[in-house]
Amino acid sequence: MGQEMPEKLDDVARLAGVSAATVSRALRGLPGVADRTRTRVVAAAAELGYAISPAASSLATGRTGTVGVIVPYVDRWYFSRLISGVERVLRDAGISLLLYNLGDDPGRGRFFAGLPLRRRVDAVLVLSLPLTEVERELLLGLDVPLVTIGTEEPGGDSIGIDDHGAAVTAMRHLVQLGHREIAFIGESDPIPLGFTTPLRRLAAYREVYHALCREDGREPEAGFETGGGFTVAGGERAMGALLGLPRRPTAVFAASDEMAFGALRTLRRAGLRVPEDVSVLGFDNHDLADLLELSTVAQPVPELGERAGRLLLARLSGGKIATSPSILGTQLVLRGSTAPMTGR
Amino acid sequence: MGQEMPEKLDDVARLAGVSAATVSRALRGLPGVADRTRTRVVAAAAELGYAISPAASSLATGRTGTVGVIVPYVDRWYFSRLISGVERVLRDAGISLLLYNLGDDPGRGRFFAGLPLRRRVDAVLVLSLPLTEVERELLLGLDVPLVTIGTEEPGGDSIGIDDHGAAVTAMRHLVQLGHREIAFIGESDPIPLGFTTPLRRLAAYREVYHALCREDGREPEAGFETGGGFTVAGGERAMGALLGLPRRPTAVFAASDEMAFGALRTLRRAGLRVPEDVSVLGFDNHDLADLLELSTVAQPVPELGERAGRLLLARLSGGKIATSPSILGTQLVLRGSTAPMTGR
DNA sequence: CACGCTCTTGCAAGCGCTTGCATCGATGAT
DNA sequence: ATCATCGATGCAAGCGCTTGCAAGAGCGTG
Repeated sequence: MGQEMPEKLDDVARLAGVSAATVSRALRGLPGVADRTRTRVVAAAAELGYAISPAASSLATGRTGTVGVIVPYVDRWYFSRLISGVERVLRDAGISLLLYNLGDDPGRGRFFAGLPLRRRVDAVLVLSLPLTEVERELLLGLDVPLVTIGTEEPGGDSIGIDDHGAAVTAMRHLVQLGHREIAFIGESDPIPLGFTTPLRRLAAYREVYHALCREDGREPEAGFETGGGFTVAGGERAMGALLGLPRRPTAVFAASDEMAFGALRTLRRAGLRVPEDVSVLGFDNHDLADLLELSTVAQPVPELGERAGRLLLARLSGGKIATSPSILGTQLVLRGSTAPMTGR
Repeated sequence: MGQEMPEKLDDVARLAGVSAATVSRALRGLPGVADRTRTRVVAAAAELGYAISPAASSLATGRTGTVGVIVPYVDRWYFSRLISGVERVLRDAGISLLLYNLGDDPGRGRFFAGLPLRRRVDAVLVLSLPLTEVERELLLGLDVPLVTIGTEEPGGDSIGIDDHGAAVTAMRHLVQLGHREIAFIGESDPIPLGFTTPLRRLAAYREVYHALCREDGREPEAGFETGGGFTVAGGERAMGALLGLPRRPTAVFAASDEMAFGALRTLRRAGLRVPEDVSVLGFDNHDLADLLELSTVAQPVPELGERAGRLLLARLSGGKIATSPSILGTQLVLRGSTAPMTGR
């Protein structure tokens, strides 16, 4: 009871009456082991409750059976879902997941300086975290496969959605409802290097909105592009700013549901009705979007994670298949927060 | 540029003109190294960009610099916050976090059978995951410190809140508002072994509600105890069931905000106003509780995580200080979802 | 019956770091 | 000047597993 030393390969070997080398091969399913022998070894291992020492194995092979996952936030809906998806496929494949939560943490510098993943992981997955040039180089210097979700890093595979297309579809929806004064809540400046997602959604917004203005022969309202930092509080503030504008939007497109939630709240507090007075459209299809009747662009978050996980596995098994960036589909989900423009 | 072999201890030793042993000691800040030598070694290491091989170090010392964190869900608010808190303090301490997301996953059995953390971690943290007897034994068999949040496992340290006290406070609030027909939304049966949290909140509910009934000289309504599985959808259903009761509650206490959200939604759909027709009280102080004007019991989730992280660190540095379970405080946060009973 | 194959198995040299013990000066005491 | 001491270093034996290579066994063939 208690301090019993864990069994080692040799113990199994002795019990099975073979050499350690054979045990190693037998247990890993390598060829070149007679069936009878393998059976005996497996039985012996089971009897002793033998479990390999990852450290020793890793030292000998150079592989760790672990991948590092770097995220900006674990506690935001989008990321936690992503992680959940990734984790599932990795665990199924018997590989462990080392989590690093960077965010706007001051520890980020220290992380990249120390690079605790070095020699600790067989691959790295970066979730929608914009990397600086240096950071990317450091990661690539790890000399293991790199895959990213939501950002495209030269040197790594990436998975994502068609942000631009989805955002255009969203905007078109508002336009079809008759809205022409459409505002946008996205990332606050400065947009971190490489953070393509907010940029693309913004570009799409601008494209559609500016076209609208051109048709109507008027100038786009610059104040319509606001930043909400992808948080509820940020969305709240952004909406506040929009309400302060001389020219008020009749519809708002938020680049994330969380920001849309914030906007809803500001609107409610201001005594404005949604969607009668202003339509609000989000992006994500957050769990609570349904609850709040928020129309939004649904993106298949868990699938993104699973897909990334599978890609990772493929890379681990040496697959050097140059995959072009994987793009998953999105879908406009209409609920109660968007409605046709009412006569002013 | 590419395939350069990572440097090893020997390389540093050569550059610094000392032995590998000295480098090892110098770099780890062990005593018995002359200051001048240490400086030289550190410089050499820096120049070569040397980074220790965790595998080798781990093989030699038996320590891994990693802790395993086991959670039932990563993508639920409470857990993601917890993880975030834990991760921060661990990363600050330079130790890595191996994440295992079990949930009601069928892979759970496989996880405990294979026990991928074995020999991979220096400690294990279990987040509000009720363990079966066997599972707990397996974890304890890992022979590393075990700490838990939200559940008390014999053999491990635990951190949590006073669920019973907090729930009683919540219930009292409803009572003070004049409510006497109070329903509860909690865990659905069967409550997993060891999952004390829902049990305690239920017990508190029952205690207060039954006392009320006794005062009024009537039987408690058994149908008032519903299960919502701690999800929005579950809460929705539970509220639906409550509305179907002949005797309808005037207030509902949900053991989690997510379930309360679901309840809100069912109420809204049923055309009932909150809080005029029914008061709703949650538990957690979810990020969106504010947005939804939900009165709730706030628990310091990130602090719980940080606290657990620190406890873990203490245990890792050999601290055998028998800490009694750490209990953090909670606070009733009143918003718009609870109001005095209106005449029926 | 000898020879050459193929299939199993074992040997032993690592993988890169840690650590108990021995060594070697330098320093202080006698 | 001599010897005990103590701090700074180096030696070398692991830690537990993997793997190239060699050796042995069993077989079919000429």
